[in-house]
Amino acid sequence: MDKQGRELLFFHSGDFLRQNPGVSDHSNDRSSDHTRPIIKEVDFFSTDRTIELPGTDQEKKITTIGSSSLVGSSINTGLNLLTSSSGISIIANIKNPDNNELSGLQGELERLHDENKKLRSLLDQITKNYKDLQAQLIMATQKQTQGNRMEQKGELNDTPGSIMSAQHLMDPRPRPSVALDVNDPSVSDDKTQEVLVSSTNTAGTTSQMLGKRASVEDGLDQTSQSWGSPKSPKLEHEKPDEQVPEVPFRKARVSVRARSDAPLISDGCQWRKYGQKMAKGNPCPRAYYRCTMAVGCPVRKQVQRCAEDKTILITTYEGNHNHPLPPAATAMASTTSAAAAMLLSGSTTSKEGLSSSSSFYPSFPYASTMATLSASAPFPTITLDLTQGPNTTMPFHRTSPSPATFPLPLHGFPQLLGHPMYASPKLPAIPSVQLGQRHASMVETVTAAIASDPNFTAALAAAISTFMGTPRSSDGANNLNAPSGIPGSPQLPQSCTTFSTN
DNA sequence: CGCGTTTGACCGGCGC
DNA sequence: GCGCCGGTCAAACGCG
Repeated sequence: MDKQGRELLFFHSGDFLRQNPGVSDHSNDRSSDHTRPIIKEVDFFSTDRTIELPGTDQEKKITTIGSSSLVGSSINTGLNLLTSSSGISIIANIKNPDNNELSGLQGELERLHDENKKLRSLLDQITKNYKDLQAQLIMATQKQTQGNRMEQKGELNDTPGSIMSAQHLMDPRPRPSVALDVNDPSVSDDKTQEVLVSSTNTAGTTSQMLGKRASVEDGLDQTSQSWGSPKSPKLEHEKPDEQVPEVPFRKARVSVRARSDAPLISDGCQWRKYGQKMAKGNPCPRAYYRCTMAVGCPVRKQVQRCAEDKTILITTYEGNHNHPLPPAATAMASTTSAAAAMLLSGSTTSKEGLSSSSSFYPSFPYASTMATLSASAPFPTITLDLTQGPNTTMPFHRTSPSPATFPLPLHGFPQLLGHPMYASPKLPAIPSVQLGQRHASMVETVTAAIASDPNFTAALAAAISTFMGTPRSSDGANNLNAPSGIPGSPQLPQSCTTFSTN
């Protein structure tokens, strides 16, 4: 079996791993760090974080303040940082004895503010366009589904399996509420994102991205989680006329790769181990967990160490939660679900569409995040790689000047967009992903302006991260199992707080 | 005693 | 049809 065939890797910003001694290489210096607490479980979304900027300049390194520094997990859109001036006000409060510098700083701030406004308007427009396209896609797909069903009913029932499988491959599983959301012009971005994920039946956990939607999603998820039981799909196969068809891509997965000594990563959910197997080709056993936060929650995950590098922990998620998630879990869930959404969206387009995923960041030279898609049978997999450095570029990443046609709900990538890398002066590169190279130039302008002043960069970074972390400051769930409060602690997966400037 | 983990057995899919 | 393999089940076990 060639399960590596179509693997989508997000070579996420791993500079926090690279630059934090004892993080990426903590397995090597363990003997010298006797005071370091043992990480029982890695918390991806710990509230206490140290932002460390790439580069050697001390000025690029920022240590944020306590829990308020939480950046990545506090963002739903990852772009909202532009909507508030609180961060700027914080910057303005930075003590600077030099009035000239202060005025210059304020000038830069104003400039940045203007650019932010522009970017925001661009983002709004893009979002609106995206929602329109989304709605059209859903409606078109539903029409196709209905057509397929009519065609199927017109045929003999001797080959229901093939028809259904082909149909389901493109069938977003019509959900009345979903359709309503899609057609609702007042639908929020988050809802749109959710609609996408639901309509493509992602294996992610998007339904939990918004707790307010959990109650609505419960019933739907209950029906969509047939994959949770290995026998359920068969039952559905036996009932081709069932209202709820077999879930397409029910096996789609989202993997998270991170360097860790911990046996688990803390994603905010409660898991119960139900099995362990020795996987072929890997000396490390693979552990199987299922979510126990709610009875019957179909979400499962596999945890296994990388055979090549045992410091890398690979966590693979499957399914949608059918219950509300704590904020900390929502953070991870949103990340994985967004990745799954992207994966599955691409799967519904074409293989080219999948490969074009690398063009997510066509003008994002500092993005170490890389997408590699694994759509090998029987289920596609998307991997969020948190182990790679910021400058890690792979040939795959370089090759794809093709326009980004991947129907990616970027605004539904709170973790990715919320990544301080995006929240940093490089943030404008996010819309550039959607806009293409052309708008990236403006982004570059902002970036260059800000990057020209390391002090300003540092101050802005701290301010933004402080501001963005505020909404989540009460998120106690992030502290689960994590020694996050230790300064300089090699808390591993802190990619969400990695601040990238240049 | 309850809950979670461990671990061998079992099942189904897939390739030969 | 057979064997391999991934995934799951469930009884046994351990811990608080």
